[in-house]
Amino acid sequence: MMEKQQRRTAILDATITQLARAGLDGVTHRAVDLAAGLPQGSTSYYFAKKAALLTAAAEHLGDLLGKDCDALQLGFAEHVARDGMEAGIAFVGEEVVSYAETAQDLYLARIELTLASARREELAGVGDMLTRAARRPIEFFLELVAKQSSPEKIDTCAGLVDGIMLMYVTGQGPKPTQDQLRAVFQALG
Amino acid sequence: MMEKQQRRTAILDATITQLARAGLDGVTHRAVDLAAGLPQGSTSYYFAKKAALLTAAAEHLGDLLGKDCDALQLGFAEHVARDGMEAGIAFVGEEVVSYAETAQDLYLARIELTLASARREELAGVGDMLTRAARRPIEFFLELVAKQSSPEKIDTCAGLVDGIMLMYVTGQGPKPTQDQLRAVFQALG
DNA sequence: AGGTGAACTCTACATATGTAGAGTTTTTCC
DNA sequence: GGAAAAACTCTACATATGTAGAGTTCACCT
Repeated sequence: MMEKQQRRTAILDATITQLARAGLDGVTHRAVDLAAGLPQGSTSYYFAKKAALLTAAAEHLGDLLGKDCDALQLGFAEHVARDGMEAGIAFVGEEVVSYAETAQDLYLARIELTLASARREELAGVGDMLTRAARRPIEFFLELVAKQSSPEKIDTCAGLVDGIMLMYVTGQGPKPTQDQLRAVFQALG
Repeated sequence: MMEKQQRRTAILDATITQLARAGLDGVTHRAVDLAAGLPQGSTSYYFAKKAALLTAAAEHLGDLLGKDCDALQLGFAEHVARDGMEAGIAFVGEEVVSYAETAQDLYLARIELTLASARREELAGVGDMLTRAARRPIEFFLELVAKQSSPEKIDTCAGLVDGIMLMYVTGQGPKPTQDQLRAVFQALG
């Protein structure tokens, strides 16, 4: 039964990478089977309907993003406890930009799912959930860096990060830099 | 032969709305025929390969964006000539945010095509072209509003607009406002 | 050991899609 | 008016996909 969870997770991981690498229309039951290295039929067995697969993948993606954010906040707290506030903020700044490189697939999958959610009502809610998950680290970093904030400023900063990331992961723009984010968040927050 | 161009254009328009409303996998030859109100087979006749259809649609989209930008700059020049620089800038500001509402389909189609371009090498180049087209009005507005600019600032502002638009067209964020854009562009430019 | 039920894999099939090409209509030119 | 060419529409078909369900293996209990 632990086995079962592992298999399910393997399928959802494969779904996310498939979403990132081949887009929504690259996600077929068979393609996910293949990407996960599981026998044909496995994905269909766990998720008979495609909408169920995508919904579960979105939830899994939300979990991943949430866990990464938890880890970030934990790391921040540790650095603050050990070396003070400045060190904590520096740590977060470094993590945030290095995460941009690490998490390209997660980001692409989020876009695909958000777009899909806006169009197919079987996926309603998925977009909101992913948006919330993706915003958490932004808000956290903003609080650290900005003098004072507001809902409008948060919208702006979240939009900024999404746009930069979108251009970056599609090869249309440079990787976000810590200077860039810090400057903007300070100017706006 | 004027006919022929019209038909071609109708197909590409339909392809763009189909891209926006149903995503890349909603674009099939038959679906485009239907959306354009043309007999089945028309799209296949004009664009036998799907890659050709998408490439042509991207070029068409680039033209549309370019023409809209030309019109914006023309309107700006007229307003300046008539009522002075301030009036021109005000005009551009209003146009830019009203365009966000008008051009949701164009924006969504651009995202879909940019994502597709990053994955399928038959579509290489398409992403770059669309990025350039979409950046023109941003750079123009930035020049008007900012004290001084730089390539990095342009990246940032372009990213900001893309992110805000992405969230907006997917129902995940508010419509961009003139205040927001102006404030950011001034703070950064 | 053997049976029982769950977990899994494989096969089948209706539908949809890309694409080719045959057939038809319309236009053009004499 | 009529032949030749171009423009268009329709049909066909191989492939891929979602999905159902039959068949198989496996783990566990007695």
